[in-house]
Formats: sequence, structure tokens, C-alpha cells
Amino acid sequence: MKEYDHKKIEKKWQTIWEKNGIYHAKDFSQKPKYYSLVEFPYPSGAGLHIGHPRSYTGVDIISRKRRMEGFNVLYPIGWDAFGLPTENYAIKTGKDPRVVTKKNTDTFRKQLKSIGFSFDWSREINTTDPKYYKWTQWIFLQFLKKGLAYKAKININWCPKDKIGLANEEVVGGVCERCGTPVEKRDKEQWMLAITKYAERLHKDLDDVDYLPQIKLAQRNWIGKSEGAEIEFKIVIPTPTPGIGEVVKVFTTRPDTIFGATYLVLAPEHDLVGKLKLQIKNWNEVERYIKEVKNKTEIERTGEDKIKTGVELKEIKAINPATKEEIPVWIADYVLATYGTGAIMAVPAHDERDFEFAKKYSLEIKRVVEPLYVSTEGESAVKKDMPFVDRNAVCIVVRNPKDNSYLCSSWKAFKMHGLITGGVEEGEDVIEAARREVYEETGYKNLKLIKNTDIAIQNQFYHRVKKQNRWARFRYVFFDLVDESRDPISKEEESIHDAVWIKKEDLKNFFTVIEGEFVVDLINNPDYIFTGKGVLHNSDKFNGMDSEIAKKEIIKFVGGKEKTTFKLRDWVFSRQRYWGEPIPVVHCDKCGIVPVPEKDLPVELPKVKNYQPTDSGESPLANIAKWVNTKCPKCKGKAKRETDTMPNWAGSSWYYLRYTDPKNKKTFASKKNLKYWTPVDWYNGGNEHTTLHLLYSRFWHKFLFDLKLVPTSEPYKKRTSHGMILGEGGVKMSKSLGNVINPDDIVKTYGADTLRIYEMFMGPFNQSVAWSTESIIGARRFIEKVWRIGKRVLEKKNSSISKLLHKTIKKVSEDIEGMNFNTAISALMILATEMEKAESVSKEDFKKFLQILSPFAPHISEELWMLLGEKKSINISDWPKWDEKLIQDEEIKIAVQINGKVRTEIMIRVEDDEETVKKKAITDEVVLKYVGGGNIKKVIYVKNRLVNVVL
RNA sequence: GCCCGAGUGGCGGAACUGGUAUACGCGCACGACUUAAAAUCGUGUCUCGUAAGGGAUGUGGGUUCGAUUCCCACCUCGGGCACCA
Repeated sequence: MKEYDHKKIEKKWQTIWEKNGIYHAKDFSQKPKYYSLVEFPYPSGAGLHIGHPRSYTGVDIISRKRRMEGFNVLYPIGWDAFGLPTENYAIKTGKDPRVVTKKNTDTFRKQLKSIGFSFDWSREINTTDPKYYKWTQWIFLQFLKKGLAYKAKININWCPKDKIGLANEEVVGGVCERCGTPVEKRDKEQWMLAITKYAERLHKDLDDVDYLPQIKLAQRNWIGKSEGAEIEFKIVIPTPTPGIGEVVKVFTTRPDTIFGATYLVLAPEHDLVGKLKLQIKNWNEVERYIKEVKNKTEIERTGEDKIKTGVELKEIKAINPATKEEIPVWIADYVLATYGTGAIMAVPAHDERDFEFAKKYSLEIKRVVEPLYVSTEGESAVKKDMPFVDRNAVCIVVRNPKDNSYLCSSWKAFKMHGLITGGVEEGEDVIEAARREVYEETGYKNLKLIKNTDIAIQNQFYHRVKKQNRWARFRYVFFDLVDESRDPISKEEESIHDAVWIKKEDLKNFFTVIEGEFVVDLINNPDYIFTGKGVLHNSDKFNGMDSEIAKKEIIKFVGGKEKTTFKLRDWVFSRQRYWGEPIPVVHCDKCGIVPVPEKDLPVELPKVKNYQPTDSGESPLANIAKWVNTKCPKCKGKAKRETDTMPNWAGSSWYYLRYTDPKNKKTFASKKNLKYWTPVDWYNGGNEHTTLHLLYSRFWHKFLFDLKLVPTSEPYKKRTSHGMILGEGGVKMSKSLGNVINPDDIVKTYGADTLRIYEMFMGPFNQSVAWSTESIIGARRFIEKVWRIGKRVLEKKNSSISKLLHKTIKKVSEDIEGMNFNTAISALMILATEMEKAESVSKEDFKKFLQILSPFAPHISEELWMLLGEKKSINISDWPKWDEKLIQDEEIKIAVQINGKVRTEIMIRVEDDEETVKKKAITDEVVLKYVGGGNIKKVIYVKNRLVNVVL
């Protein structure tokens, strides 16, 4: 047998596999189907990135295993070829994007084939192929028909230098991604897709799919569901005019705080503002502010030090529906026109943003929710079924300004550390009570009042002396010590607790009371804003009510209604670009927007001379009169074609459906094929696509489901993601850093099998890892080791290493399912080393090894498999099963710990019972030495793991 | 600021559900084979200590017979979001 020659072997098998079509998915089969999917690549001019094979190998391994398990597997590939880089290249060089794309996909195809992926190449698709985008356009027309595609004037990102509208993805840190110019806002008519109509279902149906938890979370955050209420505030204007400005609707998630709503804020763009032009006394100022906001750049609006600004609408008031009081009305750009109702009730005491604004403009701050601390442990735990006795109390913060320490109380009878507290008697002033308590408990006399706050907490506990459940409200009062003069305190007080001075930085560790955290926060941050749940206060008949319960009650009380709002916005679906699917509508003066009849699809992209957008920011298509001017399909009169194109998310929103029936001319995919193949069983892709692409395609799928065009409501059963491959040293791989690795070089030097093994071995699949050319050699050595063993097995045959083999079969089988490819390979390496050490290895055992190796390294496995006399490809052989009985050990080594430290090991038989093992352990020489004359307190036995002897 | 993810040898990383920390690989050192080198194989490789023994999983606490794993606080790195009421 010859030396291992990866070039020859890999080329040979790739050719044979292709010729025999062993990776072709059969439409309809007796076998169960399995649809595994990877994100199809964007064929850039730079060629395949070293990161592509990571995801593709991972899913290739799963697909290969499934084939061997008897599934009819669909593992397809194609090209997501519309997009910016190609277009920019065309602008620069004047080359036709079709030609560039053809060249790039040819390169990619060749590269992918050289790595030996088991793709079904007969189903290759390309989003820029008119035969494909005909159906992208067709689906768009269905959206249009159902009223889910519409035109709207919206505020878009505009680059004044490139004179072009930018998608959000093209704005990085407030500047144009391409030229670095600060981005401006501009109103422009755009096509929109009403994804928000599906927000609730996109959110809820995540419950039923098997996505990694982080992916579900990211989707949920992006959709941003929040439940709250819509509440109307009456507007009071000096000269009432019927029909204008009578109410403002606000959206809030905290209706429970409405008694603390001390002003109203409208977004500057809010409808009402213009309507009240004549009523607003300071209209000039208001108008100036609105203009200013409109002209703010993205950087100014969202930049680091975004100080809140706003203007009061003078003479305009609103009525708080809970308190019936008049409150001022403001406009401010911290309120977004596009979220909720574009107006808020501001509750500065319980919202950080409102607080910041209120502080700046000296608006009223009214606290209406107070945190509740309930004692549940120890002697002060609240007794069940016992009524509460209400109590007014005070919590006194006394600071010694000399050393910035605080007066605390330490109880003698039990471990309790807190501040000085005490009850406020009927008719007693709070400050008086506070001074009295400090004096009685500590003897300090000269205190200077710093702040009498309206901050309070509520505390439910059991009073162990008075034997009653207490519900106390502690007001916080701040004093500074004037001098240290002090009177002696009573014997009784002395016996209960000590007064101690604690430095500010030590307070956190000192307090044992459950509200200690609150106290420390309060001392560190006098502007304490409480945004949590609690108990209502200052809220009339709702006082004392739990804030969660109060939400519903108050909505009823003020006549509001429960309302769910989403962060998700409708999808801006048009681009003023050349290299995208033309939006298939025409504009007719008489008939308005008219869809292109389905029989006339596709609307093909015409050839142009110049790919530069026009001066007005229209797509270059607008310059081609011959193409633009057309007949109206309805009235046959003059009409103009829409020149906007679709974003490059369009083609990828449904491509997985096309794979099931890629050549169909009558429909995007036949029902029969869709029924057989969908949903996708396992979809793996990059983290960067967990929000947009995944959400968009789920949206399209649900829409098609509603039209009864696809059989399931979700496209993907399972979704996982892979980590990036970084350059050496953990930095990003980029041309400018010169650390780009070309997969071609690796395949040439080390072989595809080595590349595959290395990429799977280098680290956990879902985590980013740094590339290391130095380390590849390990993967290569492993492959060579396999070759050497194969050579020897061919020459002589013999005994069996079945125990380790079966353990490895189990480990590899399970690890593949969990995408723990690195540990699977580690197990294969251990087995290979053992096989090489063994005197001999039987053919049968080695073949099983080859089978479990084959998904990772298909070429060498196939070569050795055939050399061993097999006639049919290893790829369609049966996945080996492990024998549970063979895996069981009879004797095992377990650890013996003394006080949790491993001191020795003993051999036990697996069938030994606990007593036997413990006896064996405590009579062990080493253990006896440690025990000496001492007592053994306890012996813990963890089955087949260890014995811990506690002395 | 908020939300996710991650911190383990010289390096990439392993450790099931709280149960022998450092598997596997790279690198390094020594040895075998060789005229020699490469390749390959073998041995060793967390750290302090001659040893007995001690100390180590970002830092500091806690729970436990026992913590990389659970809880609390903090630090660093990576990614996402960014006034969403």
C-alpha cells in the first residue's frame, strides 16, 4: 500500500461521489426525510472565507450521519447573490454585476466542492437568477394583494455625500458605512412590509420551536413585546375650540404609578402639536424646537451625552385622570413618535428618563410606589393568618461628617445590624420622633437636619416583643452630627443594642436587615429613583395595594384599556439600488399603483451603462427611459415602472422553500414537495442572523402559511449557531490586517479531511475561536495515524479492541447530536492511539472506526473502506450501534477523599454495594494513616465515583 | 446604560445532573530509530517544595462532606441593543 496522498484520494472520491449522485435527495422515498440547512453564502469577490467551512462541516457531519441512519437527506446549497459589495464593485469598475456574480459563484462552487461537502448540487439556486426572483416578486405581489405591502413616507437615513438612502445596517455609529459622512434624516416614500401585523405570533410561536435559548431571547428582545395600558388624558386649552385637541392617548406599562404622573410629554412630531398652533402661547419657541429636532443628525440624537431637551406648551394643560389635577404638557425628543402613541405620562419618581427631565426643568416629583420588604425567616418572620397592625415609623440616617461614617445599631441578643429606627407616635412630628429615637438609643444630642425625605419603605414583620404582625412604613430622615456630645442612655436601652459608627464603604457588608441594600443605595445616591414593584402610596383608595394588582384596578378606574405594544417596526422594503429584485408594480396616473400581472413576471433587471444612483437618490433604473416607460396593465395608458428594488433580505426569506422543488416553473414550489420536505429539521447559521434574517423568513413563512401555500406555520424546527473564526491572536480576519486565511491553501497543503477535522476540533462549535496554522499539524498527524493503522490492518488481521471501540461509538454518536464535535474528535484520537498501540486490530473493528470517522473525514474513510474490500460507499453504510453490555466495566478505580481532598484510589467491583465499598475505603492503608487515632464522623459514597471520609 | 456570552497550564481547549481539575491537540524538553536531518515512536510537562505536604479554574465572599459547576458582589474581554415609557 502506498503512502497517504491526500490530493489524489480526495480528488478521486469527489469525482466518484458526484458521478454516482450519492448525495442527491430523492423527492419522495420509503425512507424518512431529513432536511438540514446552512445559510447560503454571499458570493463575494474575495472567495470562500475560512469561516464558511466551519458551519458547513458541522451540518455536513450531521447530514452524513443521518444518511447512514437511513434517512433521505436534503442538504442543499445556493447563492444569496444580490447585494452591496457586487453593486459597489460595478459602480467602481462598470462591470456587469451578472458577469461578476457568475465568476464569483464559479469560484465558490469549486472551493466548496474541494472540501467534500455532501451538498445536493442538483438543487443549486441563485437569488439573482430571473427564474428564481420571479417567485420573490410573486410573493411580494401576494403581500400587496393582502394589503401588507404599502407605500409610506418615512424618515430614512440619508448620506448627503453619496446622495443615497441608507439601510440601518449601512449606518455605523451614526455615519455612512462607506464614506464616513454623518448621516442625516430625510422623509422619503418607501415600500413597507407590515411585519408588525405578525408581531404577536412571531413572539408566541417561539414557544413551539427548538431554537437555542439565546436565539429565542434575541428574537423576543427584538420584537420587544410589552404589556401595559392606553390611557386618555383630557387636554385643557384656554379658548376651547370644538374638534381639536380634546384628548391625548398615552401608552404606559406602569398604570399603577398614574397618581405620580406630574406632566405629559408629546413627541415633537405628535399630531396635536400642530393642531394647537393658535392656542400655544410660545408657538415660536415650540416651532423652533421642532425644526431643531428634525435637523439633528443621528449622532446628535443618540450620541453619548444625549442631554434631554424639551419645550413646554404654554397655556396648554392636561388633566390627570386619577388625581383630576391639571398638569403641564411638554414636547421633547426623548419621546419617540414611532413607539406606542407618541405620547407619555411622565412619572419622574419612578422612571429614570422622566426623572432626568423633571430635574432639569424643575417639574414636580411625586412618589407613589414604595418598596415592600417582608420578613420570611427567623423570629421576625411574618405569622400566617395574623392581621397586620399598621405603624408609622422613621429610619434615621445620621452621618458624622468628620470621617464620613454612619450611626448604626447592633443588637445584642441576636445578629441584627441596622440603622436607628423607631415609631412615630400619634400626632408627633417625624423630625421630633427621629431626634427622640436617636437620643434615647444612643444619647447623641446635637443633630443638624439635612434632609427630610419623602422616601420610604414598607416593611412587614413579626414583632417578637409585642407579639403582633406589623406593617410599618419607614420614612427616611438624614442628619449630620454637629458635635460628639452625648448623654448616658438608660440601662434598658443599653442592654438591647450598641450604637456603632460604620464607615460608608463598610455599610454594605455590615447590614443584616433585608432592606440593607436599599439603605446603601439611598446613601450613595440621594436622587434615589424606585422603578421596581412595591406598594402604592399617595394614591387615594389604592394606598397599600400591591403595584401589580393595582395596574389592572387603576386601568379600570381611569377608563383606560389594556394594550400590548411592540418595539418591532414595519420593514422598510425598498432600496434605491440597481442590484436587487425590481419591485413589480407600475405607477399609472389614472389607476395609481398597479401590480404587474403574474403572467408578466419576472420583471427583469435591464442592462444599464452606469450603476451610480441618480442625483435625486433614485435607483439607476430611473435613468433608463425605455424600461421605465411602460403601459398600464389595467387601462393600457401611459405608466411608469417602479424603480425601487428589494433589499437583499428578500431572496433569503424563502430560499429554503425553493430547494424542495428548485426547477418548478408553475409555482415557487409544489405543494407535494413542500409537504414532503418542510419544515427544515435543523438550520444552523451565524449569530449575526439571529434577529433580522431569521425573523424576516419566519414572517414570510407565516404569511405563506396563512395563504395555505406552505404546510407548517414555522419554517425551522431547530436552529443553532456557530461561532466565528478569528485571525491568529483573536483579532478579526481582514484584508487590511493581512491575516486572512485562504481555505484553498489549507486544502492544497494539508487536505480537505485535515481542514475539516481541524475546524471541528479547534474549539466549541458555537464559540468564536482564533485560527492557528501551527496547530493544524495535529489534525494532519491524526489522519496519517489512521492511514498507518489502515495499512497494518490490511496486512494482517486479528483480535479485537471492542470495549473502547464501543465506548467511542457511543461518545461520537452522542457528541454529534449535541454539536460537540471537538470532544467527538478527541474520542476518535484516543481510540486511534489505542489501536496503534495494540498488537493487532481486527478488520471488523477498524471498519466500524472508519464509519464513525467518515462524517468528519469522508475521503480517507472511503478510501480505506474500499481497500478493505467493501463495494458500496461508506457514506450509505449503516451507522454502527454500540453494545451497552460491552461498555460496562467490571472493575473500576474510584477516588478516596479525606475531608474532601483526594488522598488515594481504590479498586472496586461495580456490583459492590455501598457497605462493601465504604469498608474497603476505611480499611485502606493510606486512609488509616490519615485517620490515626481520630474519629470518623461520616463516610460519603458516590456510586462509582468516590468515597469521602470526614474526620 | 441595558441584555446576552465568556474568563481554566506557555497556547486552543476538556470535565456528565455539585463528585478524582487540566482529557484531546499544539508547543517545549529528553530519549529511541538515523551517518545526519526530517518524519515517526516513547517519556515528561499547572505551581511551590529535596521530601512529607501546600497552593491553583478572573477577584472577594457564601452554601456544602465536597464548588470550574450553585448563590451574592466586583473586575476584564467579546457580541448585540441603544431614550421602546
